[in-house]
Amino acid sequence: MDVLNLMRRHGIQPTPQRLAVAEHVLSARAHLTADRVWERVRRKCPTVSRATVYNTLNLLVKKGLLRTQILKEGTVVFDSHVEAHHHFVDVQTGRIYDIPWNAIRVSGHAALRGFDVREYQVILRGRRRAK
Amino acid sequence: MDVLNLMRRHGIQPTPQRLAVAEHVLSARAHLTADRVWERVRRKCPTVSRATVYNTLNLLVKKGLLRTQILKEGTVVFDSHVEAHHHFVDVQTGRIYDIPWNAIRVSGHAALRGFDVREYQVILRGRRRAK
DNA sequence: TGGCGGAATAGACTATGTCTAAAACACGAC
DNA sequence: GTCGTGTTTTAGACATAGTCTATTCCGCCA
Repeated sequence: MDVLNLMRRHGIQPTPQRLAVAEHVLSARAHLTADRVWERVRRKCPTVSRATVYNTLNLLVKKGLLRTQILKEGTVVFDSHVEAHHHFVDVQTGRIYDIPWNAIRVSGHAALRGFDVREYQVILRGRRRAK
Repeated sequence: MDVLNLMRRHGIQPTPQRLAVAEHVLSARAHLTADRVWERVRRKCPTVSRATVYNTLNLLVKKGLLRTQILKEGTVVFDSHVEAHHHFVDVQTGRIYDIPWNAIRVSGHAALRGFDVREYQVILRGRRRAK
């Protein structure tokens, strides 16, 4: 995937630091926290500052390349899967799994009086099974 | 409601501090953060320490009188409504509303291969209407 | 070469939450 | 009553997440 062009097409001025962050976070299949991204990007590019990582992640969110999800205590995680979907959280490991939108059906949300629902998702918690 | 007996029945040694915390958080219809509880309890009982409020809230959770919910960035909120239900978050005000379990139906979660789902809820985001 | 504007940097700052060591307290044995 | 043991409370240190600010850096254009 050509992250450089992806960035340009979304109106993001590419810089080496931004590219390093974007490449890491967009290719990660896990749901990373900002500091975890910083940790990893620094391995390739040890001079990158924490502020730049935070700024870049927030920029990627604003430009629609990334979404934030509130699934863990105390921290936001970044999800490169930007289309609507659900989440499963393993209560032991903390690991987060994407659940395809069509795997679960929700009904009744449209009939709620007094609430203008713009988006929703199901959050499931439990244990991942061997298979 | 007799919070004192409620605590005793749940195996919590009552103390003045614990009682003050429990009375506040159990009667609140809003979803409070720990520091918000501290703030309020201190108005009645100015010597209570932050650690005690945190300890008490965690104890109430452990004993099943309270639940934590992960709905806002950066902080946990405490919910005195311990039975299963869903949540609506107003994206402007940040206010959280409980949605009764029966108002929304979810299907398909039992058929997920490889996931042992212990609990789930729907999180809705949007705007509360005047109504 | 000089200047301009955006980006990156270090570090300060705030907030949430946990932990630790010491003091306070409750309660039973004597 | 006094002592000793347990548990609770307390203040403050610590850890982590996240934002902000002031300065430096860098690319680009005249």
